[in-house]
Amino acid sequence: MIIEDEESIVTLVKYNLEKEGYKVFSNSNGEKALEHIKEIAPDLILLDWMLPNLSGIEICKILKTEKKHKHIPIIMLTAKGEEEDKIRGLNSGADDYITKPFSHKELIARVNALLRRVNPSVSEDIVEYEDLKVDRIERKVFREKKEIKLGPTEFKLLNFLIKNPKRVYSREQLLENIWSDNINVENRTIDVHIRRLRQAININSKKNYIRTVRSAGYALD
Amino acid sequence: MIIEDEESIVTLVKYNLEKEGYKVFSNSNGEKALEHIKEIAPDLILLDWMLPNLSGIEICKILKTEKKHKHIPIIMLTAKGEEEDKIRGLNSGADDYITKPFSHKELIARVNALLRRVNPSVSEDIVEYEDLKVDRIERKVFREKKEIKLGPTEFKLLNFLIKNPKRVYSREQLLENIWSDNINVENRTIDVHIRRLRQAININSKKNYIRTVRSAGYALD
DNA sequence: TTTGATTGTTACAATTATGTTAAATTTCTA
DNA sequence: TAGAAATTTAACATAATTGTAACAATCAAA
Repeated sequence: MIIEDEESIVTLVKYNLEKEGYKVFSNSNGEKALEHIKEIAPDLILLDWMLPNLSGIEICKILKTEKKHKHIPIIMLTAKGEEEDKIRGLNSGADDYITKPFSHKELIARVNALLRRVNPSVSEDIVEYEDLKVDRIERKVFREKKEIKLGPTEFKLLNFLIKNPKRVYSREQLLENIWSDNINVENRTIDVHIRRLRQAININSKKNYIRTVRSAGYALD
Repeated sequence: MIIEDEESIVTLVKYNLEKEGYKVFSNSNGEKALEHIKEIAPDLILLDWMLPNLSGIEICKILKTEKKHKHIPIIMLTAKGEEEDKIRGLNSGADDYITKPFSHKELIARVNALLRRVNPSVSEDIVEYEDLKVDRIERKVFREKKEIKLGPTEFKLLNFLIKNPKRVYSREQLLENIWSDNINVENRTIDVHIRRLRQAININSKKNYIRTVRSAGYALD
């Protein structure tokens, strides 16, 4: 992952399932950045202290009060190197604090460290949940060590759900994360793919794994 | 949360359970604003000093004398910067006092600070009360570590009540917060859902948890 | 081009949830 | 304690949500 423009003031990093890599967005206006954050829910935010309209500290505080965004890791970037400033920054909810000037290498190292800590299974090549195994390198899925053939969409679905087992995702969230480009897809379509995935997983087995949460969505469970 | 129109004179901020975010309403007439406040019982009010029909100070005083609304935090916005005015404003019951011109970011910071103080558990993913546990991420409810199956409405009900244990909510408040869209629902319907929730919770257990307050409403207790 | 796999959509069936009613019960008050 | 008011409860019809199968369109590989 390369952060192209070191000058950009707010940088959002978001994993894209389809491309299987991180995408980077930049924004130099505090207020707009906050909107953008709420819109895309990035996996990580690099935040300058000084910003037009809304300071980094303020954005940080606002995000940390909101359930939907409080978990997003934030790295504060700033020229302020005073001990006191660091404490203020971290107290406002930032996960890390880097003072300028910093080396590009160090920044990337810290970004990767945070991403790994926050979402370990995103970056893992092989993820297992009970007797299910997803191998992202070989693009294969196993149940009880036997391979299961999945179509691309079913693979993405399972791959997504297994990142946070037990967590319930709404159909909207699944659309955003798995279809991303072409959002004009019916809700029912998701159900159909869930069904296909279930069918494929349940080879002469009892456990369903995919829980339907009525009026909410689906979860791997 | 973004307050779009800084010119609007009374701004009501209300948390919406279904959308899981704050909604903002505006009103430029004092009298109408008061009605609206009583109708929706917002979580926070931004109040201008000067208003047609009914001044901000008057609204503030009225609300603070009413049991049902006295807990709502109020921020007074005004051009009057005199020490004396500030004291008058705060004495009339306002929780905070901001003089124009003020920065948008300061306003947002203060709003969020108040909301956090007043409604701290809104944003928590997992809430517990005695041997009850509500997990909003997995959308599961537990009693004594055993899972309890709830329908969507029962889940919302419990989820709402557990945010402020022991606080009594009227049927009207429950309607507003849980049914929100379609308010044309009989009061008796709430009772029925309360019953279903009780039934689900009381798996071979003694404690009821849901207290009926005659001619007032229900509370988790 | 043909073949087969994959995809999104629709219609309908199955399931689950919801709101209403009315009767039974409890609680309050005179 | 009788009667009124409020709440609980069960039953039921209706509504909403989800599951399923069949189909047509698209795409990729042979």
